[in-house]
Amino acid sequence: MDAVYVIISGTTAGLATLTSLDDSGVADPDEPPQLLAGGDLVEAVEALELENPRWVWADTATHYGWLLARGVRVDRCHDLRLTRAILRGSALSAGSALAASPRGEWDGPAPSLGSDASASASVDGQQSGPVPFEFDASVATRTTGDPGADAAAEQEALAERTVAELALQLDAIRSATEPNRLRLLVAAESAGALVAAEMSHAGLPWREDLHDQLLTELLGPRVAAGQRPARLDELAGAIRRALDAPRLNPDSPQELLRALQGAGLGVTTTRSWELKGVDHPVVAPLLEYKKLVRLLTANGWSWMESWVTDGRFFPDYVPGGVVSGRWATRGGGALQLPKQVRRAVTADDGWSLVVADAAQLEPRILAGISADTVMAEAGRGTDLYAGIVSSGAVQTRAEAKVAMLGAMYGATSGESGRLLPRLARAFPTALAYVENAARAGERGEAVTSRLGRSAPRPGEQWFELQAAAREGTPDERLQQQARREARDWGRFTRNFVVQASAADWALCWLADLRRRLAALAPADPDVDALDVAALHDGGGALNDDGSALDSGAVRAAPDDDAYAYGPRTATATATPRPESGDALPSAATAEAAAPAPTTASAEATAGADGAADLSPADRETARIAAIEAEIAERERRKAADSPFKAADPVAAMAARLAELQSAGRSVRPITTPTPS
DNA sequence: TTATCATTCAAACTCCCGCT
DNA sequence: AGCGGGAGTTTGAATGATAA
Repeated sequence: MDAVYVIISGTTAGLATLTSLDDSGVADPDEPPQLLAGGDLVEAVEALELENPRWVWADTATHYGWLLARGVRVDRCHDLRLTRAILRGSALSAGSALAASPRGEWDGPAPSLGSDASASASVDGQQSGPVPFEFDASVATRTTGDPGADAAAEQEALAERTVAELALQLDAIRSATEPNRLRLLVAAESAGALVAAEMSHAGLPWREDLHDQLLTELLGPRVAAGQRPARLDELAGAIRRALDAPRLNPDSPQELLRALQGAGLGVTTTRSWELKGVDHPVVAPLLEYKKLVRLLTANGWSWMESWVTDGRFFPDYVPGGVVSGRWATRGGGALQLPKQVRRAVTADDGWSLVVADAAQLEPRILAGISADTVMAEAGRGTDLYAGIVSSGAVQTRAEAKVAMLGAMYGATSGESGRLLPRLARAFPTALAYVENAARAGERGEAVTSRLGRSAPRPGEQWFELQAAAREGTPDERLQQQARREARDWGRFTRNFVVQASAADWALCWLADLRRRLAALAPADPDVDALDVAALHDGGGALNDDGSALDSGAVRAAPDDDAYAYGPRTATATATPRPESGDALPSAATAEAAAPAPTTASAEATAGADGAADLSPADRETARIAAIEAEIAERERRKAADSPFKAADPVAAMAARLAELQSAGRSVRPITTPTPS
């Protein structure tokens, strides 16, 4: 029985109505809704979860956050807000009643916990437990004006509205032109929301001591807020001397620009790239000053104080925060941790962080959605750009990359504009696809991702401007503006089809990874959590030493401290329930286990054993063979240590886990602070 | 191309006071 | 009461940096 349960938050923290529905969203008359609170609610959810229902709620972050804080994990959900946003915008469900309905309580982002409350909630709320069901409080006060009045009736009304909303959404999916695509997208989006909540809950391991050490090395010892650390003070002095401006405040762009011009430098901005082209003693200290100020203000001690608690960084992920379906973050800048400070991200003892870099995701997605088989063939190896070079379209890998990005971003000028025609000759199908998307955007039409997420349409003013231009307004300036805005929108839609489809893929990947990690639940009761950091696409993943991981479908750093890269998101934590799984899947373990010693090394050993019987020349040959074998063996080990290169992160993780356990290493669960 | 973030700086606004 | 400062606060744009 594929039951769908609706959980509706109540007017006070932890109060909810559970309504049982069938798979088409119809309430079961024999099972009346239950109003539950606190521990009863937790127990009921746990009991129902055994039937693997799909939980339906207004907002995953609040509802699931509350459950996670109480140690409850669920497998599936339907996030009403995220789903509504997709369905309202999608061209595939444009004819639905939902698309035509007025904006209401389910539209827009979840009412955040209030700007001040959300700030504190994301800092301490994450680990201090109760995340109140704020959403309902706001609904209650809005609808009755009196939160205390007749809470039960209020609950019931809310439950009915929620059931009605689900019905509206299911109908929009059923009646869509491509219901299966939308169904998958909606499920993936909701699964992504679960992942985000789990990641926000678990946090990313963060070594505060390493971070502090790094800051002290670069900036000098910590000083009070508002003070310049020693190193910055030195540099500021050097800048003032070089410009002969003793009272200059280098933090003020205006003052700085005046001082630079006063010293005879012909610069028009204080941007780094412009300064780099100038030969003057001030340039070196100024560039270093800017770099360090950036570090101090963006990821310095005050950042650490507000975002890192008890060795964990708790970013606030916002699924669906970007129109293309990518996630955003609220505060903490989790999407752009500078390479400098990444070494503070270090796995807890006994744990591994795994890097999975979906290299060159977007061009590969483009090959897929446009069904450009020639381009797909070029991407058959690990490096799509190298494949493009060998296809003969361009000379170097760098050119391939620039040209490819230009095709997806709509570049017309510069290097990539110059290379574009060659790319278009080599891969006409793919290029025509993005070109069509751009043309549609210029006409103000909707474009849609592979699974059905549509780009927003331009505003009314845009259409008015275009209409005016079409009717031949004599105003030349207006004509130009219309053309420019049309091109801008076309560039947006050109990029959207690729980026949003990549986000579709990433969500599906995340959902699959989450599920398979859950199925990995080890028999060892000490192990009930696996930590996976999953981040962005594209090159430049991070390595222990800060070096970028280059191409290669998926790979891992060779030691315990690796990181995982996936879609444009951040840290995923799957927390399988100990009782839900058996021992590690043996097939997966076998698949990822280190292969038997190579024949090369076996032969080398044999050769060394028999060396005494050989002539000096043969001995020399054997010695060289042995050295070669040793190199081969070393490389093989290296490859074996990067099991994810092999293709299956989950299997590799299972193997790694088994290895750690058999070696008697303590494999302890992630300690997420428990609610009081 | 998408995003985020901190900082500076000027404009806009609020509030109070003294003067007419 | 009404008006015009001036001080203080708020807001929003610009700037320049980061990530992919």
